[in-house]
Formats: sequence, C-alpha cells, structure tokens
Amino acid sequence: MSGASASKSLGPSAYIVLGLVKLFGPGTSYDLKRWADGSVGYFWSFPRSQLYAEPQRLVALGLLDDQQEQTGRRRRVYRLTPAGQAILTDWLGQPAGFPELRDLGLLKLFFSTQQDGARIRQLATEQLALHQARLTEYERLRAPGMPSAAHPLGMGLLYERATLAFWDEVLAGTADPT
Amino acid sequence: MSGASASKSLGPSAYIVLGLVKLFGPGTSYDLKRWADGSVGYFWSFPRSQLYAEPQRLVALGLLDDQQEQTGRRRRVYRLTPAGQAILTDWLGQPAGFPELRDLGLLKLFFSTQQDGARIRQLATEQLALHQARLTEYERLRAPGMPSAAHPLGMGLLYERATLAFWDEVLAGTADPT
DNA sequence: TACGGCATGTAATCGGTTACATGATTTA
DNA sequence: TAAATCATGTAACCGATTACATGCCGTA
Repeated sequence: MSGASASKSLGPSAYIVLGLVKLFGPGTSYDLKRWADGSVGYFWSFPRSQLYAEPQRLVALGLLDDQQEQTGRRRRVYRLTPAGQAILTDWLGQPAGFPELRDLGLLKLFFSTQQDGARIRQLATEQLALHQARLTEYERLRAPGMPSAAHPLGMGLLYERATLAFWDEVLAGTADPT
Repeated sequence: MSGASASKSLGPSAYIVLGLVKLFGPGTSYDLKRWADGSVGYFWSFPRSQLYAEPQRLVALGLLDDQQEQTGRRRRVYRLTPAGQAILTDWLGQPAGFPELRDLGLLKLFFSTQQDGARIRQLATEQLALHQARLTEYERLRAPGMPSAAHPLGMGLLYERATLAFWDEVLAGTADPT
C-alpha cells in the first residue's frame, strides 16, 4: 500500500483546498479565500471560516503541513505534502459522478402555480438580471490567453446563456395578459 | 405582525418539504421521498433520512401538523398548516439569489494540468455518458401534457445540452495526439 | 497616534450524512 | 410460512454556517 492515509474519503472541500494549494502554491487561509473567489468560487462556494478549519484537518491527516510565521501575524502557511499530492492525484483519476444544480429560483418556479403569474414574472426578471451580470463578468474574464472553451469558464459561459434563454422563455410564457 | 413564527429563516430543505406537501397534498415521509425523486430530486438531492427529520422540525414550529395512524404501521401523515402555507408563500415571493453548479467534474478539470491529457479524456468521456443518459431521461419525461419549456424540466434539457457540448469540446481540445 | 479597513482566527450551533435497526406486506 | 422487498424510523457523527472576537497595517 502507498503512504497516504486512506481515512474515509474526504469531502469535496478537502480536495478543493488541496487542489488550490497545488495550483497556486503554498499559502495562508486568506490566500485560499482569494484564490477560491477568483476561480472555483463561481460554481462552488463555502464560507470563509471553512478555509481555516479544513486545512487544519488536512494537517492532522498529514496531507498538508503548516509553518507558522515567527514574526508579525504568526499566520500559518500551508504546503502540500507528498501524501497530499498523492491523494489528490488519486482523486482526480476517479469518476466524478453527476453534478447538482442547486438553484432556489428553479425550486420556487416549481412550487408556484398558475395563479402566481405576477410572482413568476418578478422571479424571472430578477434571475435574468443576475445571470446577465454574471455572463458579463465571465466574458470579461475570458479576455487573457484563455485559448479554448475547454475550461470551466467555458462551461460557465454556456450555462449562463442557457439560463438566460430559459428565464426569457418563462417570462414569455407568462406574458402580462393585459 | 402575522401569525407565522418567524424563527430564523429556514433552510432550503424545509421549504422543499413544505412545497412538496403543498403541491402533492398530505403524505408520509416515504411519500415525500417518492415525490422528490420524481421532481426536485433531479437538481437538489438529499438523503432519505432528512425527509424524516425535517418534517418533525416543521411540526415543532407549527408549520406542519402530523397525524399518526392508529392501525398498522402507525406512520405519520404530514399536512400543511395555515402558518406553513403562509411562510411558504412568503418565501416564494422573496428573491432567490444565485444558483450553484456543484460539479465535481468541473473541479477535477480545473485542478488538472496539461500533463493529465489521458485523465482528462477519461473524465470527459465519463461525463458525456452520464449527461447523455440524463438527457434521454428528461426527453422521456417531457412526453405528457407539458406545454411550454417554461418549467424546471425545460432548464434541465437546456442544461444537459450545454453540458454535452462542453465536454465534447473538452474532448476535442485534448484530442489523442497520435 | 488614532482610525478604518484588511486580515485572522475560534466557538457554538445546526443541518446533513452515514450507519444502524426493525416492522409490514407481498409473493413464492 | 419463509423469503424478499418495501417502508419506516433513530442515533451518532461530522461538516458547514453563523457569530463572535481580535490583531495588524497603512494612512491621515
């Protein structure tokens, strides 16, 4: 068997932390937060405090090591260990399963009835604004060397366009019957 | 102030339970499970046991009432109270915020590097199969009276098509360099 | 040197997940 | 009436969210 402690398969946030450290290099919890906000945070969010708790769990498991500064803030810098590298690589090779589209707007639409026409129009309008803004943001992000659409950002673009089309349709379907 | 106990704003699963009972009528936890599996479960999943725990919380808050059968299994049938109805309606009228696309496949793609070509192809192939199957299922579901695309299922169809296009692109972008 | 905002952390709570455990109904 | 499956529930654990609390740093 390899050196990595098998534990009982970590949660997704553990792998997010490991992955961020692998991609961006060693860093503090605050660094993790900023990295996440600019990347995976767009489609997988969690509160800041988890980026303090999770690395400590990973240190206890030997998947990260931390080095506490002796000066100033004495903050902890996390670094990937060989075991952490190994377990991350292993995870990357396993099947990913089906994604989940946690969308409160869709839930509300589903639970609304015919009578709720006005409410549905309001919901659709609000969602259109949100997704339009997000799409604009993605298009701005695409600027640099980003070669192909074969990057999570590409999925973001496709998803936002599909969502806009959907809520447009909803709005058209409940056209104000004046 | 109105009669509904304000508590501290319930979690999404609470509203899912309330909404299901509103849509499908009174039922047991097992009924909830089946209803969810055939509808919201496609884009918002949770384990079965939560459909036992959550209704009991809601009973304690006065948003559902339960009636335990006296015969046979003595199971609990949950029914919406006026307060539950009120709090659900209120929730439906509030803005929904931004959805989250919790997709482990995208995460793995994001954390993979150039060297991982083979692994990425494998991931894309697997995702294509999953989403193809799901799309087929949605198309089968669409059969009945379903009039417009302005229904969560419509979003499901758009999403699956976008996702298939995306992973196709990924696969093309890492074309086996033989 | 005081203030505002940036940065960093901990504690307590609560929801969600896994695992366990059993009862009722149907069918062979 | 035994076996298989459907149905129902509880308990314990752990991750995730909220709230609290404070320290460092640049700048006015």
